Amino acid sequence: MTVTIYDVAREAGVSMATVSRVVNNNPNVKPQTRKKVFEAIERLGYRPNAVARGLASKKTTTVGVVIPDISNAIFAEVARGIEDIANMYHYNIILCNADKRKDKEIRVVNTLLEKQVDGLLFMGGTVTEEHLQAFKSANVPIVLCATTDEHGSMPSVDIDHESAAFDAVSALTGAGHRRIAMISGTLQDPSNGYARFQGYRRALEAAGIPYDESLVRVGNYRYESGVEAMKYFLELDERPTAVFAATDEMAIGAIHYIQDFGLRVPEDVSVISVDNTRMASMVRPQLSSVAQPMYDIGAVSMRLLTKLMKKEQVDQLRVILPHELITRQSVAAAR
Amino acid sequence: MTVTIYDVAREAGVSMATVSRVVNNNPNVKPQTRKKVFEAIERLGYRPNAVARGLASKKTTTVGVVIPDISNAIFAEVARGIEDIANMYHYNIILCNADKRKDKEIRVVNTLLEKQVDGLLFMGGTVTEEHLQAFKSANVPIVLCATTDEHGSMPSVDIDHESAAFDAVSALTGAGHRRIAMISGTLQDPSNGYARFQGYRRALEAAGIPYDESLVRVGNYRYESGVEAMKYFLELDERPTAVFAATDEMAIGAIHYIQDFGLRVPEDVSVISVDNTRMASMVRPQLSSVAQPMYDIGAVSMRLLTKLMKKEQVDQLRVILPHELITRQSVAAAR
DNA sequence: CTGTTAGCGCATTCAT
DNA sequence: ATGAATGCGCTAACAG
Repeated sequence: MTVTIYDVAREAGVSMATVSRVVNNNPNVKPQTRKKVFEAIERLGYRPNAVARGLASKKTTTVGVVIPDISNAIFAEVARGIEDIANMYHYNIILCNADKRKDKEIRVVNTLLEKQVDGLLFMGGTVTEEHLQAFKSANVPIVLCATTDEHGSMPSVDIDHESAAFDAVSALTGAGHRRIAMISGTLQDPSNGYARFQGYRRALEAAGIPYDESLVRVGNYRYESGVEAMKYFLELDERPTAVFAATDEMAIGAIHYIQDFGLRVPEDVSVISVDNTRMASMVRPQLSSVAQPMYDIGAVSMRLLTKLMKKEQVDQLRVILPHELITRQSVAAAR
Repeated sequence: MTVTIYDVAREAGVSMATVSRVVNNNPNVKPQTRKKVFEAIERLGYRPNAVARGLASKKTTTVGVVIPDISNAIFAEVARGIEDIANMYHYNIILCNADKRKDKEIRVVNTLLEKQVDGLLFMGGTVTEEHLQAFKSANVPIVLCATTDEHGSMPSVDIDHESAAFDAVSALTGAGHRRIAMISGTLQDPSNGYARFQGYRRALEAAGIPYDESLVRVGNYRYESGVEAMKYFLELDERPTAVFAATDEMAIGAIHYIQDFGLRVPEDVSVISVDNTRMASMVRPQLSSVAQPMYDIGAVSMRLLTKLMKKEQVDQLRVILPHELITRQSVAAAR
């Protein structure tokens, strides 16, 4: 049924070793025999079996990617960066959603390892001791992507979420705001959640503004939770004059609630966030936001992984990509 | 270095066949020996090699997915549907972006086939004769996902784009609009482009409205092209009173340009589109849009593929999922 | 219920 | 530059 390297060898009148050589572009083949082999391949419609090759060579040219949720625009962007670079180096990607759930994360890491991936890109929630355990049992390189572990024992590429939040809030304090609310993500989340909250607190502190916990609401990153939080803030006796949201979606929810409430953005309330997704410029007023190079995070981490897989020298095992404040129209000076 | 099934067999004092049996949950093993084997596995830290298994069994429990662009929210949603169902049936996904470019599409189909995937989900642009050729050379099932071929020779799951556009435009004619513009996608694209354009024309016709080609602009699906098109329409001597956009993003661009121009939506100009992405309810006014069940398209196509891979009986080789008009605030009666 | 024996399709020595 | 032989780690008859 299926045509194998052996069939090709017979058809071309050579040995399977020779066929293997031409298929793998080994230069040690006379052009003439190479031609013969190619013709036989053509005639028979031979297609190399990558699984057999993988078993024999112990290389599959595929890497595993564990991702929280591919339907989330942020991660999808990272994934695209990964795949583009992977493609460039002739790797394929096995993609697994793990929803930031530890059990699922560890499970997929193991099945990926069983599939003999040549390397692993891990994008997830908190990296726990158990994760490290699973990683250690791998004999292929693993790099953390858009996550970091506390110990700093793993290769990783990420941005500095704390500092990104700091910059966003500083834009607010810099504009003279003193009563600044935050719509946070869950504090259990180390990157989107806790780190951004910390950046908020540090920026407040740097501006000499006391922390007021009644000015912080925890959302779930989504639009609706942005409007909910804003609703709460606007009912406060002393309303905030500015709001920092941990994600664009929540910021947009906040903007819309402010507007529906009869107030104006940014004249009455300034809004800023971090993510700078496409949506940021698709709202009115356009949203100021800290841009995170998600595509690049994917691309750089995949590039790093290729180096590790090829055992090349790498100078930077832990890379932090720069973020950038994109100023649009949602922030005004405090009155 | 690596511990194999043979090592486990020796450690447990059984044959490799027995180890294979317990690993594969074959019931024909005495509970006692099963226990012994599990202990040996534990002690040695044995991890089954899926590549070797794949070679021996001719099944890899992985399916290939070719997708236009994972960073596009629409496709990412489909991908999530695919992965969820795949997971449920213990398949993994190899994901390849092909940007709707024929050469790339055919190339990845071939490498996926080389990797011995058990099945293939194809999401792309036009399915040409060359595609069919490549598909035919596969000896695994393939289903088209969010695409169809003209001949109808392939299993597929999709929505009826023409009818979706028809419904959207009919909502406009139903509201009394006669001067209805369209912001189309490229007409070369069979689903998002041409089919939606055809639906527009048919709805016009059904309402007895003559087709006016000056009322159609071709965009690139993105926000900016929506504002560009709207700019053109509002400069017309006789402005449209309603606009149908082929995607939410273009619709939102149109809405914003209308508002920036000093007109109101929907009072002055009604806007409707198809896609119903999350963004539709994240604009003001909220956008009426025809919902396409992207997640379901992914889920159903993967489910169909599993049936095909298991050679189960399937009653419907070509399924069309229903769409639904979601009425929000962007359409008003014509004055 | 368990063990023996062949491959699966290919890369890779080692010769020649 | 080419061929012969071996084994990668596992499943799948088959035998018992």
